[in-house]
This record gives sequence, C-alpha cells and structure tokens, in this order.
Amino acid sequence: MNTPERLIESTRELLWERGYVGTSPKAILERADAGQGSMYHHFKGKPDLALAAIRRTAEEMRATAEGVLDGPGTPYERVEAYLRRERDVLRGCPIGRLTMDPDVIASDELRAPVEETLDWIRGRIAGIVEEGKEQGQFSASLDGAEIAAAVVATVQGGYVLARASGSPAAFDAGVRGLLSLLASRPA
Amino acid sequence: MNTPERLIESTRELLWERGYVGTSPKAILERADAGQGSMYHHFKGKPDLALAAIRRTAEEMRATAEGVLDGPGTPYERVEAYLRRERDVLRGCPIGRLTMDPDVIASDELRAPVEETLDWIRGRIAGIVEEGKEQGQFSASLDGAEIAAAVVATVQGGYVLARASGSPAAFDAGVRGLLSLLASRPA
DNA sequence: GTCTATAAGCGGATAGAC
DNA sequence: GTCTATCCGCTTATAGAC
Repeated sequence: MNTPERLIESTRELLWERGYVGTSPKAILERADAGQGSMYHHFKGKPDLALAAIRRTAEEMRATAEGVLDGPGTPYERVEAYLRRERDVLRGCPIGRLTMDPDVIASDELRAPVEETLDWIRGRIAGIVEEGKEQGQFSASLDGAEIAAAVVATVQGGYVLARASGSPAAFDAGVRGLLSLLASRPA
Repeated sequence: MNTPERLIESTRELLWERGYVGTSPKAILERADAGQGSMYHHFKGKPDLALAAIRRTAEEMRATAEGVLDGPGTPYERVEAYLRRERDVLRGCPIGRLTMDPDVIASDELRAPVEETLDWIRGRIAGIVEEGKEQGQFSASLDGAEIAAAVVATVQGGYVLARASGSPAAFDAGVRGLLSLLASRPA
C-alpha cells in the first residue's frame, strides 16, 4: 500500500475509534508509519485528509447497505436483513458517530458525505416499504419515509445504547422490538 | 452562583456542545469566568469535574423523563408523550452523545451515569408497555423490554439523523414512523 | 479560595534540505 | 516524495504567593 493510501486508511480507523476532534495528525502518522512531510505533501491538512477518509467510508457503507437491501426476499425480509446484518456493534457506526463531532457538523464539506449517506439509505428503505405496501405486506396507512427514518434511527440509536452498556444486547433488543412491530399486521 | 457551581454548569454546557475530548479546562474556565487555581482547588482535574457535570445532567434527564412518563393517559399516550416531548433536537442528547466519546467509554466511572440513565429509561418504558399489554392496548406478542429499546433507540438515532441533515425533520419522521407502528393493532 | 508563574508535551502546520 | 527543523499556541496540570 502506498503512502497516501496508508494515510487514508489510518485516518479512517482513527475517525471511527476517536472521532475527528479526538484524532491528531501525529496519531495518524504513527499508525500509517509516515512522516510529517508525506502527509502535508499529499494532503492540505487534517480537514483535507479527513474528507478523503470520510468519503471513502461513506462510499463503503453505502455499498454494504445496497448489498443487503438489494438482496432477495420480500420487502419485510430485506428490511430485516438490513437490521440484522452483521455489525461490530460496540465500535459504533463510522458515519453516524461523526454527527456528534462538533467540527464535522460545523463544516459543510465534512458533513456532506455523512448527510448524503444517511439520506440515501433512508430513501432506499422508504422505497422498499412502499413496495411492501403495494404488495399488501405493510399496511397502507404507513408512510415509507417515516418507517425508513424509524428503521435507520433504531440502528443508530442501538449503537448508542450498546456502547452505553458495554454490550451489544441493547442493540439487538431494539432491532427485535422494531421488527416485532413491523411484522404485526394491522387489523 | 458560586464558583464550583459555575464550573459545573459551564462544563455541562461544553460537554453537550463539544463532548469530553473536545472540551478543555481552559474553555471551561473562560465560560465560568474562573481562574485556574479555583478549578484545581474545587476539583481534582478535568475527569473529576466532568464526572460532577455528567452526574448532574444524568439526574436532570431522568427527572425530565419521569415527569413525562409518569403523566396521565393510557400507556400508548405516555410513550407518545415521551417521544414527542419538546427537545432541542439539533443539539443532540447530552447523555447519549457521551457514548461516542472514546475517553468516556474508556472510563467506567464516567460511563456509569450514562449507562444508568439510559437503562433506567428503558426499564421505565418497558414497564409501561407491559401495562399496555395487560390492558389489551398493545399486542401480547410484544416484548416490553424490546419495545422500550426500540423507543429509546429511535430517539437517540433521531438525533443522529437530524444532526446529519441539519434539520429536526428526520427526528420527527422517525418518531411518527415508530408511533404509527405502535398504534396499529395487530390482527 | 483565588491568583500568577512555570512546565513538559501535544496540535496543527510551514520551510527548506535531501 | 520524504525527512528534519522550527514554530506558536493550547492542554493539563503543579507550585507557591496572596
């Protein structure tokens, strides 16, 4: 792996573990086994490197989500597959965690990939729910976009509960709870 | 307000805005209009002051939640009141955001009030859902603890979605989505 | 209790040699 | 492209005067 590549990968790891504010260029350089000069040669600075890292993580996450949402099965099964997909729960969401980073939120450029990724997933799930409504699997009274927001929020909030308690159990409980609601056919 | 009080309040504000990693003693002192000496006289250091601040915020949050969950109405209405309660959505949850802070999660002492608060709210809602099951308002097939996890996760994740998009709309959508599922009586 | 002084190291970056 | 040197301000304290 070449130097810019190692820098981006190290930054991705550190952003995931410690967030933007908690990640220093020095820590990145150590992990990438690169020198100061290399970093400032390939990138304008910390925000520029972080942007490259965030964009890549966003792209990867979108691909992973699409891989699950595009799978076979009924609309319910595809949403279920998204919710139950294997996750490193205690590490949290590498994209969602950035929303708690004041410097990321303060920068339109850094926030953009975060917003786009979460918006895209919500839109994708909303479409699947609408499909399910047409097929009669979901009640016509449901709103696709609202259900999608609840689904994605349950995942993002599940990470919060899991990290608070130091165990993935709460994440799994939330997912099961939401699925039990989604599965009950309305009268 | 006396000095220790001002220090705690300033720390609470900064932890909410910038998290633990993003909050420096210097910033606290400036906001509290206190000197270095005062802070180290009243507190052992940053972690000690942060602990006092987190404990107070946790206590306050629990009281606020209890105020809503203890209110009048059916179980559904009380859960709805919790979900719809007025919130400064774009500021995020002052307790939940701490779970994304590496130094908070790394410290059992700092994490404890976070865990206890979220656990307590989940337990409280779980009880209300079980009440609703007894009264036939909720399906007997639902699990109180799982629904509670989904409810709290939707709130916590709603903050993430809202902050990502820079608008409270996604938070509200998630809440409405969950409520629509909760309201549909199963066949 | 509060103030000022002092300190070792980090954060984020620039400059110029190689 | 990468390295070392250098920079200034911040971080997180400690020490001791008042």
